Amino acid sequence: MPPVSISADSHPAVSSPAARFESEVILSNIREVARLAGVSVATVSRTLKSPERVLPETRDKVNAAVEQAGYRPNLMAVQFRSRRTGNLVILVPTIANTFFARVISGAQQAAQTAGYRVLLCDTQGREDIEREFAELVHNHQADGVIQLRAFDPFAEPCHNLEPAPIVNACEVIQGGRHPTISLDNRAAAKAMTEHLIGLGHRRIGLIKGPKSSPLTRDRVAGYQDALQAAGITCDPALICHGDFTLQAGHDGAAALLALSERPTALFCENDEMAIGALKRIKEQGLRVPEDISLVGFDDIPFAAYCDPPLTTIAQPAEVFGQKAVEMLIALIEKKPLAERHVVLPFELALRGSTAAVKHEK
Amino acid sequence: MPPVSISADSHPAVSSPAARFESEVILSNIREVARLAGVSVATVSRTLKSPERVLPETRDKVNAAVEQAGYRPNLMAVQFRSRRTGNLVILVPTIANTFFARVISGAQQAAQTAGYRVLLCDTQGREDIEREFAELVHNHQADGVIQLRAFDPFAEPCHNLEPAPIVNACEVIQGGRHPTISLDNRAAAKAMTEHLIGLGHRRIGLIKGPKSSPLTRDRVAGYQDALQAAGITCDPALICHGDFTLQAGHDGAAALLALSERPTALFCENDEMAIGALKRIKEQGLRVPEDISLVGFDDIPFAAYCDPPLTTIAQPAEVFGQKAVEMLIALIEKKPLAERHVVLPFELALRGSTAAVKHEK
DNA sequence: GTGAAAGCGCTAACAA
DNA sequence: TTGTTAGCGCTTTCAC
Repeated sequence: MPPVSISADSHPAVSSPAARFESEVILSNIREVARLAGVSVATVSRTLKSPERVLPETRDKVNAAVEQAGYRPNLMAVQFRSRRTGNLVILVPTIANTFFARVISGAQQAAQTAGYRVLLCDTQGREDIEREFAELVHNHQADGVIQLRAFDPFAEPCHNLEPAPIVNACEVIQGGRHPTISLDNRAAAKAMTEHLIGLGHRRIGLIKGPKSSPLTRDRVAGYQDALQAAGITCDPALICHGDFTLQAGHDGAAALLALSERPTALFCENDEMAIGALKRIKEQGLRVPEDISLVGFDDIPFAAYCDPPLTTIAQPAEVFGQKAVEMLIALIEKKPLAERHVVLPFELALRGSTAAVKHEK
Repeated sequence: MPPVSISADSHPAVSSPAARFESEVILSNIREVARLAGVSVATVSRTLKSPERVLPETRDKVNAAVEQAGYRPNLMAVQFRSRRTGNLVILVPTIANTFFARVISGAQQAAQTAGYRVLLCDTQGREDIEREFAELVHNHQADGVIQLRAFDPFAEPCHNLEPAPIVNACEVIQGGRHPTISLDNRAAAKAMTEHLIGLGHRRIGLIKGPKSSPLTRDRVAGYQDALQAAGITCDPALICHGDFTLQAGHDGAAALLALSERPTALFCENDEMAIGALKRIKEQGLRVPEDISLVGFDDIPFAAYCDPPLTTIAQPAEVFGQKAVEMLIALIEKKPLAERHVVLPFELALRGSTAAVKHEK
């Protein structure tokens, strides 16, 4: 029995078995096109994939039929058959972060150029959600994963599953098994702290990120490196925790400004917290930079629009995304990786929020 | 010939035909699990999909086999077969926008609850990219589309393609054919303008969004409504164009402040532009709100952290995303829609950037 | 250069 | 309750 008999009316597939048994209407498929063009399905497939292997006349016939049928290849079938989705998963701790937005933009660009698509997943930094989305690879919904946080969603080895292509960018796992793209956070924090020390600051407050973040660990280390190199004892009271939000910066500043021996400069581990801190400083009736210098990290667009404009550390955010995609695609396509651990350059963006320390008393 | 002969060693599928002919290793499939459990593939499928239709003992055997094989259903095959991807495409003009970030977050939440996934697409507001991503639906890569901009990516009717489920949120198409979730932008702008008029302002500058945006059209209309109701003639010189960026706000403010008859209040159609304008106002040595009142739109997190805190219009951003997803899923699953056009409430967030007009001279 | 046919992994009739 | 079987739409040998 021939499996499918396609009628010749204007709405061919509507009355096909598929349409009868499945809820959705199949409006045209490769068989329909083949019939219209008077060729085999194989020829249609070839015309679409490698036209050079088909006679020009045949090609024209097929293309006309494609047009006539309004044919769109069912990518679900294509991918199923060819075991390749063209999807890249990006795990973002939070989309509501201007820095990540730039990273994603760079990734999107690179993916599009390479013929891949980006599936963005806002994981809220939750490991369960990260694992779930990373599963998309094992489920054959995506070809690889880019993780922007220091957590390996494939940490628990799924015994006999093929290792999934994954690249770790921005906040990277220490000594991890996966390729990374990172900033030398330690050097950057050191450079910024040196800038403050150079302005005469000795009591420099630090508002950190969450304890668990290696990115924070590195930045703290850089801060301490600089202090040590300048012979300044690190006062633990000057360091407080935050979570990269505006509110955290506000709260952190409140705590540091309440110290009996107030810091003369404040280093926030990201710009959001610096902007939060700025508000608190002003609420206290203090001026930036006259009374207290303030610096951030990331150089988000708002940084330059603060009052005063925020001195911060500029990262090539888009490049993170771009590099991550390029490396991931190499991994997927099993091409050699030039480097497994890329370190991107930073730049101090010196603006108006820092000044020489005021001689008190 | 039996199509597949699975060997019994510890790495069964590695030596299967699939592994030999395709580049990727199939580590286990439903057939392998069925073999391991001593049941048919149908029983495995049932155990996974509707366990209640399988005997508990059988179920246990199958589950054990699933475990043993480290089996993950190939969702590509599942979706291909069942003609449903569980993916929702969200077209975002730009991810680097704090307002959209909140919308997306709400959408993500709702999608996850309903068992759908979100594919985020940063379209940069480009129609070609929007069309391309919207095509994912016709390609069977996604079940539906949420568009956050006033452009119909399916505008050109693809003759015999089934109409794709699409919901239009945030910036909606006038008289469009698709379900919408929007704010009453006109009423919101009117309310804000009335607030300014109530403070005694008569010359109120307006920094608009791009000409093409209906959202802008509505907000301008609301602004004019309020002026008219108060008997104030609308001076076209007080209206200038922007594109929702910090820079645009800065430039717009520069233009308006250079007028011989300077406005006493500035209404920016989003907070980013208001923050840009704020910077320009201060650069000019003017004070907000003493010399000039300033208001924005959206209530992004940074708004409350400005100096002074920005008076703005709060939108329930997350609800846009949530509602859009709920409506889209109803569309996809062909359930009835309670309303085709949802209008969400706004709220004036009155902060420190507005004050009664100063009596000049 | 083209066609016939096998089959990707899974689901869902239908039969037993 | 379970098994058998026919495909989903497409790609890809392998003949011709």
